[in-house]
Amino acid sequence: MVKKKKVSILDIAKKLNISKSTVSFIVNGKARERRISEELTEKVLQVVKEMGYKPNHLAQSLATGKTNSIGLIVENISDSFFSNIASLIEEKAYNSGYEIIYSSTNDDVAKTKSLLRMFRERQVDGYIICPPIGVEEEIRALIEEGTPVVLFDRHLPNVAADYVGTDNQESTYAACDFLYGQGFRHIAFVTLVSAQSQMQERLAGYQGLIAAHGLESYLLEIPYQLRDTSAIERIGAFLEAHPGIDAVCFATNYLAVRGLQAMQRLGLKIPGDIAVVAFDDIELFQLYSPPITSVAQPMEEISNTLINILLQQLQAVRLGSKGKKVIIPSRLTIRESTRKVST
Amino acid sequence: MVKKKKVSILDIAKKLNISKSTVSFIVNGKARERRISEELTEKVLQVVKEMGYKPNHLAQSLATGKTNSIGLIVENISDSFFSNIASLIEEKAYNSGYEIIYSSTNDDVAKTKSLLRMFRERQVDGYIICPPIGVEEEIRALIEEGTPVVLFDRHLPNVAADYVGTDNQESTYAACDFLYGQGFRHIAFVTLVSAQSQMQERLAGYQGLIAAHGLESYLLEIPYQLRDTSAIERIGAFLEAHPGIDAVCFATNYLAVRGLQAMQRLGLKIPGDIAVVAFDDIELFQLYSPPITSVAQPMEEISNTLINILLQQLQAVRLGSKGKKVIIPSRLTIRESTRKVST
DNA sequence: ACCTTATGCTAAACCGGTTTTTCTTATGTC
DNA sequence: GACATAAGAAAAACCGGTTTAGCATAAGGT
Repeated sequence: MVKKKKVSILDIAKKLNISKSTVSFIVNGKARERRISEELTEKVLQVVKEMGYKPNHLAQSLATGKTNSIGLIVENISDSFFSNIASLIEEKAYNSGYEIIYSSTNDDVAKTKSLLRMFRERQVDGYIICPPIGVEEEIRALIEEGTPVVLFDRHLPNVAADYVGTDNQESTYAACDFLYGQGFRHIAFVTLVSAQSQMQERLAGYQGLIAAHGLESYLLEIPYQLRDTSAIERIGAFLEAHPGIDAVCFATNYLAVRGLQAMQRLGLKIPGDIAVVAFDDIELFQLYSPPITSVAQPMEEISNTLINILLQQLQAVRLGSKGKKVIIPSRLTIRESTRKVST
Repeated sequence: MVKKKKVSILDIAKKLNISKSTVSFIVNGKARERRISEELTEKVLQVVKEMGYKPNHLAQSLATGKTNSIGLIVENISDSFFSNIASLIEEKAYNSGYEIIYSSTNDDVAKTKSLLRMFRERQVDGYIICPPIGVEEEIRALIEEGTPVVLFDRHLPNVAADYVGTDNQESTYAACDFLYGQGFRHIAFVTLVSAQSQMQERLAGYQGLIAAHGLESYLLEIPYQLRDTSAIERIGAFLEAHPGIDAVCFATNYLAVRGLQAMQRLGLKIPGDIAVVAFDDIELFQLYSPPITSVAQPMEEISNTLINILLQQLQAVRLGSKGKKVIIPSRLTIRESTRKVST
């Protein structure tokens, strides 16, 4: 139970009566480059192995200024979309020698600021951020410092950061247009009260379709705080208040889940009484009865793009990010919930 | 775009023509204790604020040996169970000033060892680990070093680590017993080929019930590698091969999902043709049609217990963990899928 | 024989803090 | 007036590495 003292580079040096710089060079594979003899190199590596020397990462980071860690800031790690992204990013990062430090914002500005501060103090090498509105200053500051940053899911106006996201507006339009094509004419849109870019884009997609065909708009906006608790009642009340609605497009996966529960409670049959489309394809939608048509974001591609852009920035000779926006189109996965039932 | 130089403690000291130790004491609130004059204290804090000085966390960690970070090693962060635990733990940790570095093992021993090595080099202060079999040595080594460690979900034989888990055997027995009580007599158990403690315990729970009532055993064990890909076919074939089965207990949430898909394909009605119980309560089970009875692990309690035990170890004066096992009982959530249908 | 260059390694500064030790000066006590 | 003590702050060692500059010695060129 006694805390064994870890072997340091100095211990190795002393053991062989050489200087620690020599050990450092050898351990870092710079023996040849520094013209250190084969013989000594061998000996040092031998002792390193014997004594089980592992470099102290903190000391290394302090000296080099690189921590080999990436800060991943998501809205909520327990959300299927984010946990999948996290899983994919982690694997990629790990393969490139980076570790992930993650945290959930819950779209809380104060918490996010505090997280950014913590990450900054920890000197993470780069950031992958799903930003709430209100942290523009902080992110701009990071970028100006030359720190690699990529935003995803939503971007921030007036922040020239690299960004990876999906074609929210187009794919929402397409989803609603598909409903239209199936013959539905009273299409509702259930979304969050949110100024976030991705939500605004999705809303614009819906409104675009409404305008294009001169349909009546049925819009329900739910406050973020109520997305779990009372969303079911809200949606239920909304559907009861507008019995004419024959199809609903949900702007997020969790809203769709609440919506399905509301429909169950009201005894509405899908798609007979009402058709359903959801944004984000979660496992539930495939298994639900009936299976739910949804807009599937290509998570693997998004994750790959994110990590690639970040790694590129990390390697780059500080050119500063140019605010490159990469849009990865979503795919509409058509299932039973949008089948037109002959009346 | 020019990398602004961060202000260091030395910058502050120089500015005021004092020593950096004085600054350090003041910044760390030890001014009084170190008998530093009110006057100087004020001045220093003023300059600290003006220059926007933030201590370098790496340097602090190097000097103190504390990194204020916790390594969280789960099987797969994209699994709902683990991502929920992660989310809850992160929040708690954050409130105690700790950050989480996480990683998924995918039950790969080599990867886990490499992760443990990385975390160790990074000097994380403590570990929360869902361990695959095969890392006993490494974990024992951590504990012997005096590093705080808590295992969860499954424990390792011969590793005297603190552990938090659920009553796998009892709750599986209870789930199957509930099926028995509903009148089902041909109860199958679908599990993984796995020597992990939690899987063995669940299996034992099933076998206990079978033995208690002298029932016929229907056991299907699926290799971990096939849990996604071909599990549907496997389960389907199994059910077809044993048409007498009137109820199935699934040992994990994802096996249950595959099982439900298999049943869909075979056109089996739940619970009319076959009853279903699953381990772990995921959102899908509540919304599935019919809703699926499941064994719900109390995630919040598990997370709280985990972080509390770890924080306790972190504060403790190195007594070494005593291999305390905390078992938190699961709750059977009864839903439609296990209703006895009169024949 | 002398200068140059290559070889092989060491010394020392540095990264940015924490913490123990030491020093100076003022004050109080007998 | 001598001496102990306290106040206030500086100095220095340390954490464990990286990296630049430098110093011997040997080999090669003329």
